[in-house]
Amino acid sequence: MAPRTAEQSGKIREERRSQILDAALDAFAQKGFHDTKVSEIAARAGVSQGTVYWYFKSKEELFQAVFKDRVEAMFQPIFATAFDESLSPAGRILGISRGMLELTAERDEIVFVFIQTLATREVANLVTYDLGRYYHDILDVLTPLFEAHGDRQPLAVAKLYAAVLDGLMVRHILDPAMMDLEQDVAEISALFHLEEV
Amino acid sequence: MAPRTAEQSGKIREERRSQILDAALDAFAQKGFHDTKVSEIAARAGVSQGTVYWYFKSKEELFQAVFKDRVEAMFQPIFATAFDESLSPAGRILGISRGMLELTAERDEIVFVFIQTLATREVANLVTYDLGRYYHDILDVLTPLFEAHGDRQPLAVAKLYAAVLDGLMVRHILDPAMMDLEQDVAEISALFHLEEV
Amino acid sequence: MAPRTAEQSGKIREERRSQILDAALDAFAQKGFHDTKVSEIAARAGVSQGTVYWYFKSKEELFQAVFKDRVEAMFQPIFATAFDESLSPAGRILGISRGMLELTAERDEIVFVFIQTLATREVANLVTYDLGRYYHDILDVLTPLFEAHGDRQPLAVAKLYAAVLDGLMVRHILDPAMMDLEQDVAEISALFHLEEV
Amino acid sequence: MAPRTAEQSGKIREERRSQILDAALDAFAQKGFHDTKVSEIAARAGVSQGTVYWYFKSKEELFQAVFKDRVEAMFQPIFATAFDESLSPAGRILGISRGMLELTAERDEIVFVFIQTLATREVANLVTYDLGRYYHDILDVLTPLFEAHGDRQPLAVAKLYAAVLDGLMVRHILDPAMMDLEQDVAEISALFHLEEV
DNA sequence: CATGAATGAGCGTTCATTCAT
DNA sequence: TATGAATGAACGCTCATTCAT
Repeated sequence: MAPRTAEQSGKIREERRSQILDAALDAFAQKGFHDTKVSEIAARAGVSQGTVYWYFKSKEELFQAVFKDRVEAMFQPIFATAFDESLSPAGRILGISRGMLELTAERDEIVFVFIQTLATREVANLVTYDLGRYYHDILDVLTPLFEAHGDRQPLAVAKLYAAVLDGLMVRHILDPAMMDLEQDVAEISALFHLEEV
Repeated sequence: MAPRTAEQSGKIREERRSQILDAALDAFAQKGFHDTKVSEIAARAGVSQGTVYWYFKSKEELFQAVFKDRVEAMFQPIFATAFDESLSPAGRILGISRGMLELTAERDEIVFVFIQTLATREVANLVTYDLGRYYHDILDVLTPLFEAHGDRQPLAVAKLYAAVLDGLMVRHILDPAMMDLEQDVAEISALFHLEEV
Repeated sequence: MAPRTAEQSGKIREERRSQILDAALDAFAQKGFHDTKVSEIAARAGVSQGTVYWYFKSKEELFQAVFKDRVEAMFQPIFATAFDESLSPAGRILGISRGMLELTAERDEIVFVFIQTLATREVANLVTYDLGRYYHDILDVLTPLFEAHGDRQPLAVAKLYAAVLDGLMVRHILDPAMMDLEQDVAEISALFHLEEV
Repeated sequence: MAPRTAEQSGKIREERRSQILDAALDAFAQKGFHDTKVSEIAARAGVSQGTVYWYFKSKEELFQAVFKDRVEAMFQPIFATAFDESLSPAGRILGISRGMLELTAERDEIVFVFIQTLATREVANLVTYDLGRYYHDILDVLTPLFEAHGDRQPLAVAKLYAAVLDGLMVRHILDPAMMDLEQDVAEISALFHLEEV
């Protein structure tokens, strides 16, 4: 057989990497960073331990990659809502809520990895940094929207709004039964005066 | 010489235990459960490793004890505010916010241990259970207060109110500079229509 | 009350010591030297750990004391049979068998401590020495008896005789059901031509 | 380079395993189960501690493997004598004695590991079970031979015969000088009337 | 590229022994 | 005498990481 072309091999590389990331996301979400063994991730991904290290320099780097390539990626489209010009400011703000809660309901691994990150202060400093950035980003996005929506203290309100979302996400980890997507969105809408007229 | 009396020995026991719990709370809060070595806790407490094990069966049990004896104890007085008859319902509700945010500002170890607990799903099941209970307790306390305060959907509002507090606490971990106690309380007051007339 | 007389206090001392030895014998026999904790022995004896060390310098010394004061004591009367002038040589030889097998059946702890001793080569050197002495003693006792009984090679026969007893004792540890005191004695009697005419 | 073939890797596995078992047999025989450190076994085998655990789940499992793969294997050929059709029943019976005593003389580690096993009642249950099985096996082998040889009570005689062997083996541990292979076999032969005509 | 055997630093835990009372 | 709290050396075991193939 002819040797693989660079393109093919790049593709395979990408697939392997992806397999490992998926396995890692699941594993980290289920048991947390420290209680997940690299060997477990390898087994889940159907590769050897050595292979994991071929694609990622260390367990920590793998965790960071999970955060960057999987967790952040899931938030992207939600943030995008904020710039959807077909919606009113209120619609955009609510869209973010809906997106976050949907994500939480459907892929609570993501939330759990989030918590993991909060919980590993020193180990995953880089990620923690990213996390901090996320918290500021969301405010940067929300504040102008609340301003456009007519709020007097847009930053302060944005802060509370973001806090509500975080709080609901955390709560869902502890008691998934507690979430009722539509009702929760409606309540948020009422609390922040976002009802469509 | 005669052996110590039961009373003396009970007192010493209590003191040692307390030393160790304090040391453990600090250590866990600073580095998280897994990155804290039992030997570190012992050193901080000024006792030998063996002594830690004389008072606690395992590192995990020690963690649980920290949660029960320290973390929960800090929340007690805050919850008590809810039953302070000298206050209006709104005053009681706001009292809880103020208490939570003060605690967060002054003793963020407590919050961090909270997060730790969330992050150790499988390992510390007992604590996770207690955590779930905490989340229900706070709703049980808030709901009647919002009802008395005149809210139509007291449970739903309580849920959001609790979420805001959790969200703010988590956020404080990531960026302590972001909290402004008085302003935050004022904003919460406004959002939930709790201003004193 | 008047202070204890020296005699009284000596008596108490002796009783405590005896309690501890009994507890130790049981414990060592049940779990072996290494798997028995000093704290367990203390608990069984109803005293504190410190007290065990008041009476015995170390765990090892305690084990040796068990051997000397309990195990050897049980063999004494059996050996005495060898000098019972009311019996024929054959009767004396058989008496030793009967004594050994009875002891094995009734107090297999003794045998087990024996085995323990064999198994702890380096730890309990002194005891091992005693054990070796026991093996020579029994030959010293048996050989003249077999000689008196008319055997040509009394030492060699004594060696096999002693081996049979040891073998049966060991076997009893593994399968107590296998021993049938009367039948076993009868068989030994036949094999070594010790039947009374 | 390509990874090792399954065959190569299987071979290496077998060799390493064997190295470790050999080292463990020596170590356990010299110092007993509890006084042997895993690190010692590793050092003797010329591998790291981790490697020991790559091949055996625990120290205890390693001990059991020593028993199964080394101790039992040494007894195999001795038992085989019992089925050597070129020999008379008496010859076969004596062959077992000779085999056992030779083994004892040449490889007293084996006997010592045996004793070790007897001494670890609760810890190594599986091995203890095997040991019990061994005791029954040897009777199953000996009884028909004594029957063929003309004994009236073949089971009872077999029991004593086995006991003699065990006793001599144990005795050898305590005083190796006491064994004289040829003479001992001759004495056994005489006692059990096994002399070749 | 990929494997999985090998490594060894590191940690939780135990327990004989000591010691203040 | 007796207690039981305190000690700390020691050990089994884990697991991230490396490396020969």
